[in-house]
Amino acid sequence: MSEQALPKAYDPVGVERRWYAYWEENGLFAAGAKEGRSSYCIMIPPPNVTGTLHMGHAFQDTLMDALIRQRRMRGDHTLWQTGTDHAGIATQMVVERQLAAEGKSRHDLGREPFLQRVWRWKEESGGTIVRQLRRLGASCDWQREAFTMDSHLSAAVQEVFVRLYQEGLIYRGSRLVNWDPVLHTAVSDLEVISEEEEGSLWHLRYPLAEGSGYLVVATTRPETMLGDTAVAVHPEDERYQHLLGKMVRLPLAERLIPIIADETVKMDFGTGCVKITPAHDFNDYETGKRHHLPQINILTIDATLNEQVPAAYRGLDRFVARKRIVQDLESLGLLDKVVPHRLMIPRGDRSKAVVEPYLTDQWFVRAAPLAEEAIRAVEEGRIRFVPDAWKKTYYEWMHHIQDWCISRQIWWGHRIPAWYGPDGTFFVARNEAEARQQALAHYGQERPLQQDNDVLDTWFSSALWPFSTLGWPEQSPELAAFYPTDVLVTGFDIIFFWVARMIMMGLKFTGQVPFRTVYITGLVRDGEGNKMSKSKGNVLDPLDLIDGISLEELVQKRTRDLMQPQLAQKIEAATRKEFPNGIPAFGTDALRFTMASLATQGRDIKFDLNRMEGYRNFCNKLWNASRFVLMNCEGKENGPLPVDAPLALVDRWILSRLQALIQTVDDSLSKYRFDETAAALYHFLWGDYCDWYLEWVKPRLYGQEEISPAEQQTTRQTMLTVLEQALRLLHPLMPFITEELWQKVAPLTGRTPPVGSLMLASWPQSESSWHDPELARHIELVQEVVVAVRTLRSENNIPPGQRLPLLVAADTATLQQWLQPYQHLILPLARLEGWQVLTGEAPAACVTAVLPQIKLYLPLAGIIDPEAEYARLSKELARLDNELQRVRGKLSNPAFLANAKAEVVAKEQQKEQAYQDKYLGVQEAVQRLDELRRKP
RNA sequence: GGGCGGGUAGCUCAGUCGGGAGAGCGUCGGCCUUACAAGCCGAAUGUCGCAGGUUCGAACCCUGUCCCGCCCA
Repeated sequence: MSEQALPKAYDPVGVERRWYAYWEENGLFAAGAKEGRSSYCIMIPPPNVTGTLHMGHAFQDTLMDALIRQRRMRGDHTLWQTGTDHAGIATQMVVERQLAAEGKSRHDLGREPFLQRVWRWKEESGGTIVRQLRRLGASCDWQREAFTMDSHLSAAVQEVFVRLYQEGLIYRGSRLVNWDPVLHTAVSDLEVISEEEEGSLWHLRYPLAEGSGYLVVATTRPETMLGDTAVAVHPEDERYQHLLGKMVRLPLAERLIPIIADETVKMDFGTGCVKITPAHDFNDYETGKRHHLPQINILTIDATLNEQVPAAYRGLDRFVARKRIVQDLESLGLLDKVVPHRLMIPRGDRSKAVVEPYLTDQWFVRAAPLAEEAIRAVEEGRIRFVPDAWKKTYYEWMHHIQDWCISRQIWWGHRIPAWYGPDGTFFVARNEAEARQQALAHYGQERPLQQDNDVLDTWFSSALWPFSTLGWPEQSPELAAFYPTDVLVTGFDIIFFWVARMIMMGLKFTGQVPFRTVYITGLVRDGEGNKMSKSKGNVLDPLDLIDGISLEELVQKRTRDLMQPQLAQKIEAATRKEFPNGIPAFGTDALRFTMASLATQGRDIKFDLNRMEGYRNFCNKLWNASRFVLMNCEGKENGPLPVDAPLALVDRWILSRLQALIQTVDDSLSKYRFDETAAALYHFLWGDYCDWYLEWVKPRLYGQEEISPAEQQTTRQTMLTVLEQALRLLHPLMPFITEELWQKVAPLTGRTPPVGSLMLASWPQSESSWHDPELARHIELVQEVVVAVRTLRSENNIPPGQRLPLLVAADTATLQQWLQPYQHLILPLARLEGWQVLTGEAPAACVTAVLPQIKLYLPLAGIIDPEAEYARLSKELARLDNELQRVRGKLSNPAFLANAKAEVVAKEQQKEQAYQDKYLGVQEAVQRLDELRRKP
């Protein structure tokens, strides 16, 4: 270690790289077994393997790391399980886009070559996000890094699939699903985003089969009329009673379809008469089943019209067909009217294409039976949501859970472990050999088998993450040690996608909950409260906040590869306005501390760069405070603080404050109140330690106070001890700067750390013998006196260098108790040359501050402006009068005295006394000034 | 339509058990005081969305209402 003084400002770059490498190389993140220790485990929500780190990750990973680091220091056997997700659709889309740029499709390559290409892309870009995670200081166990398509995780997927199938909880069936016509795959209802868009409501006339007249049906998707198999009205609708059971002639298709009655029809919507298209609408599908209506699928996988429709419309895209059909109906006189209508349009969350309800064969998980136990686990408190309110969201979804469509018609993912015989019989098995055995038993002879072409929804494998990463289905030691895990930290947006499914699968396959607590974070938004998105151009990259970025680079980054290039100009302008100088490098610790500070419960966070700057400054403050301590201690006798050390008042005080800090940090972290943790550390270090304590010890260190060398040493020991412990407490939030400083500070406290890192130093424990609440109250008063004098100086423009005498009026007891013992703390900080007890009248030309039981006077003949001082004190007097009246109002109210708790009444009485003291003191000063200003 | 969350200083947000409205940033004034100008010292700033109710007492509990956001249908 170099003996050179620290540089004047904290420079995070080198420190971060050096320490992270050191930690990782020395295996400090590893979850090595420790006998007799309780274990603590967090599963990282696995990010998309080919993705990049965004603010949401930075936020959540900071909190996870803080929890893990604290528990590690407490001596727990900790595992932060890390890894990535194969992100089926998203990753496949990226590679298909690359292929498209070469003018090829995945079908041109074929399945195996295509998959090889995806694996190659995964190898190439898969390192990005885990490298970025390291830059955040994440102390996850990299040796255990998992990927959802690793062989042992894939084995777990197969095992789960087979067992669920065998229990009848997975089935294959032809059902209406959400079909993405661009990606050519089914997606689950969660992957469909419905938003309100402008549309129309077309009123169509369907002629009655017998006689004349027609029924008018209203629809938002007229092209689906070609698949209609009925028209429905409400059974009690008077208007249509006579038509029930009759037929209408479906225009264009020229089919006869029945008029049926169904309770679900809303009489007051449109004409009260609706078309029923069982193969292309979820409600109609149910209606169709109730009435045994045929299902006519009129679409291809591209959402063009198929051979089920009249020749004129075949091969047309659905929206082209819509126009054509409306035109044709109009020319037949069958278009009643068109009214503008806002409606919910469902779009695929990846492709953004309008999703169609589409009849296909898919695999489903029967979710309701799994949900029952999962609901109970939360009801019984085996799993706790923080904030608690989120459990309502969870229940709401779980109680209305739908079967989960788990098959996807893509290639990148876990291929469904089902093999088909020539006649379509399928065999679900752990591998092909097992399937062959089943087939042999079934057919009585060898038959060729073909594996299902589809893969599983990515969330299927993610649902197993908490136990598959620990080695399940093997009963591994890791599973025994770390499962159930402790806390899951994630966003509310994936409660359904992931949290609920992990709970269901965890309970089903391990019989235990996957985690005891779910801590739900808010969403990180931009400064204006908008969601960060590439298309809005308001994305901040956590790495750019750490390393800084020039304006030009930032503009480039935000406008590159836009889906809608026409937005580039707007984005550029907004970016130039918001960051005229780019973004300075703040360092990882500042980012992490900002994230923690903003982590208030149950709220989205607007990311505030100014706040981050403030915490960068906090890093620097801490750096310089440590620099000061080191400068004053290095090369001197220091060592540990002995139990019987001759502690000075300020030493006892700061030690007492430290105990309160330890309790607050422990308490707030256990409640996941990271904002409180951050605030407590900030105020302790910047306020108590720097602003007061270090200022108070200066005269002692500089020999300006008459103290022995032993007493000086005690002060150095205290100064070091408090800083050393504060660094430990701060380490979970700011790992880098604390490690760098601790390495220099800790040795001076006489500690020879058992390991060369703060990461494994013990977590501070509150020491009851150092608690001293009474002293804390005394020092508070001392601080009040100092601030009062400083205010007087400031208000009267007295130069800081000018030392003044102070006159004090107070009773003897107060003087002896409060002022005498503490004068050495007051005089230097208030920049006073000394103080005298005032007996008799105060001098005419002086300024006054009044505290309860103490009056302070600064004689300032020739300096003060009597008018200004008179105005200031008059205002103060009015304020006190106001307070006094309020308190007296309360105390003269018999109802208050009768009902309020005794301590509340006592408190009010003390207040009255204090206000009155001050009032009288200020009144006296006002009168004196009034006389003074009247004199010429 | 159903449900949830929010509305507190110019901005971003805390506010525990109902009992003196807080922090950071910003603003204003004064300071290069030998750790730190990324700093130090001081100051100003509130219709706690609105209206009722409960209570001796309401930012906090209850009812209604307005606005904003989200989720579900």
